[in-house]
Amino acid sequence: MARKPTIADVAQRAGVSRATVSFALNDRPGIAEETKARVLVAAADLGWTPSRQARGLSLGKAGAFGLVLAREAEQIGADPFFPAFIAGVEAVIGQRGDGLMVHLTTPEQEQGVYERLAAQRQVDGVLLTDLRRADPRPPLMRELGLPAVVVGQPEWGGDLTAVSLDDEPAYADAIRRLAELGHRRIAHVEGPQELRHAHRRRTAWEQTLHALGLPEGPVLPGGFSPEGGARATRELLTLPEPPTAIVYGNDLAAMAGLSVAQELGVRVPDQLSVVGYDDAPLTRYSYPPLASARADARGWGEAAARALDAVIALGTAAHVELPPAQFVPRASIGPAPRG
Amino acid sequence: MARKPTIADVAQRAGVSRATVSFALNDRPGIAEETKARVLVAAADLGWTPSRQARGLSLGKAGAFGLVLAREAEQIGADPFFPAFIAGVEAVIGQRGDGLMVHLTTPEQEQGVYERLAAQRQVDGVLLTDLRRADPRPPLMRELGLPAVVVGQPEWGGDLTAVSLDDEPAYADAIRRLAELGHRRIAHVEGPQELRHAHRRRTAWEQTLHALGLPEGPVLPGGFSPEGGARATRELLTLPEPPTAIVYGNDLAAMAGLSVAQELGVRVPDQLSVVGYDDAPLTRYSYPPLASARADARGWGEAAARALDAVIALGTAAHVELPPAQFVPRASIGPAPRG
DNA sequence: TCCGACGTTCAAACCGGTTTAGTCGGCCTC
DNA sequence: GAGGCCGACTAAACCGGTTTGAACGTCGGA
Repeated sequence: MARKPTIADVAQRAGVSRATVSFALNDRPGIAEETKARVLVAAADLGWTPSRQARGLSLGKAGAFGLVLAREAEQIGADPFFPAFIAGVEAVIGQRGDGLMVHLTTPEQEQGVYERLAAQRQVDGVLLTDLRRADPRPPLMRELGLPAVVVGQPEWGGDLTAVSLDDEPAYADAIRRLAELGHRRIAHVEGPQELRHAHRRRTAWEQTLHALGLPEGPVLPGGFSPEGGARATRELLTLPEPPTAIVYGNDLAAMAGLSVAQELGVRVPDQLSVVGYDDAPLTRYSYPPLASARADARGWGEAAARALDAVIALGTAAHVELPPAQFVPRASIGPAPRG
Repeated sequence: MARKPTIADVAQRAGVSRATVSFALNDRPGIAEETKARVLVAAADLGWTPSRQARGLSLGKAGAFGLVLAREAEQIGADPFFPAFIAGVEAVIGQRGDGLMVHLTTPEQEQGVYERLAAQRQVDGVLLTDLRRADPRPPLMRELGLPAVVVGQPEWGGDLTAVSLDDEPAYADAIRRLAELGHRRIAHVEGPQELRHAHRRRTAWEQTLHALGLPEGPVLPGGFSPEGGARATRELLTLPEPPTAIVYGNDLAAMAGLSVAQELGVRVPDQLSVVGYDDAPLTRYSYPPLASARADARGWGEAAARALDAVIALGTAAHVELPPAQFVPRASIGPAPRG
């Protein structure tokens, strides 16, 4: 395996200096067309591509974005958001040869990971997802001088640029639809309220019920997990006056809820309507197919990558607002049972 | 935001040369204890950490592994394997400050991504997953001189080091169990046969049936997707003589199969037994809970990272064999219906 | 004929580390 | 007291790029 060619090899082969090779490659003015062509041919002959390491060192760029996920691997695995989001990011930064550093860690070690990323200049910037209440990361980013973009609502990120996709309308639509179908006892199985989007979904549920003049049904924690969703559902369905509809914080909890209903002999949607969130691949193929809400995670990733580009280049950028999530009605909702 | 400190700042503050700082930091002999302490204090005072870029350039290391996934984002999203696998890799390489570059791409662009990774020396090595029949990647890795480890069986990787976790025993166990329960018409809904592990599962199914002296039931393609699983199940259950048990290539297809069975009024497990593969988080909470097979994806990631370390350091490494996947019986299997 | 401007190219410095090949002073030995 | 050795430290080269400042040849204009 021959040593990888360097810019010096190319320079020698083209009979020019290293500087000229660099200029030719980067389309700088002041290089004769004929010379540039010769350099490019030499580079192609040798199969030379500039080393990202060396280039980064000179330019002061890492050529990578960071994404730190401080969740249980199991939870991430069930979440259709991340792969699509990552694919979107990749579509933007991959074209120019940049990459995405994914770090899966625990909440305790999260801060250390960001500090390392910043101190070692391993990435040019980071994407912040899963924002929590009193999230320490926005101030930390400022302290570390690490460019960052918040994937979520603008008010979550302090003065950081946010790329937001509103999930309230989908929730409101779902609940309005349930109300139209005659439901009056609509429960909510919420995600961890520590997570801002989970909290936001709960708030959307409350506000929509108020706006419709409906009473707030019971709320139980579901933790965005199948375990939590199952437990909460079991509890709700054994209440003296069980709800006729349950809106879950995500699909995972909702799918588990469907199973529990079935186990308890509660027919969906005849006796119970169920709504999830995320439009996971399986929702269309549950029985009955699960009504959910679809967000364009891939587009979100693309927008976030572009916003981070701008933040890195200019120091700041305007918030970006994407089209809101869409309610996707399916057979898991139906008319409220006659009371 | 002050300029980030460099090794020169630390050297000046400690009153030594840059070389001494480097030696002190890397625990090289030939530095007085007192001096080393002074350097470390100075580094701590300034909050200095060596730049990974510069360090990498000198050492000829990138400080990152690459993972290229050439699948649909939607499919990856539903697969519990990757997050756990990535978490395992991270656990090994994160300790020393290295990272994992994840590239989500399409099969067409896959080769280009590897070429770029190699040419630009963005990563020190790559982990190859989802091996296909006649996979072009093992020879490509050799051609590119890119250290690599195959996540799968040794015979899949040519002369590359493989880290394998056998899924055959779990399959064999599942089928044996079904046979014990009296099943004689056991169908298989296979994954894309292009994928070696999908093919391997199908082969395991065949071989086990032979070993037990049972006839091969029908085999239908399920594509590892809920769509495919649903379609195949519908077809199987409407046969003149439908199978009494179906073994799926993965959980996603199996979950969709469960729903179809229900939709068609086929009771599981009374009339039909169902087995999946992967032990996705939802399987425990489907109705009925889905029998599946569990593999230690996290441990697989750890082992793969360690093996890649060895390959990078020594040029080659011995194959690693992990404990096989385990069959996880659950309520979705039961005695064969009386014929 | 001489000068300045211009287009082209290159030598050298730089990015921030690591590493090699010394230098320096002190101690031991003969 | 000279020579040799050793431990502690440093100057300088190196990794592979980019960028600055200057040099060079050519041409047009005075």
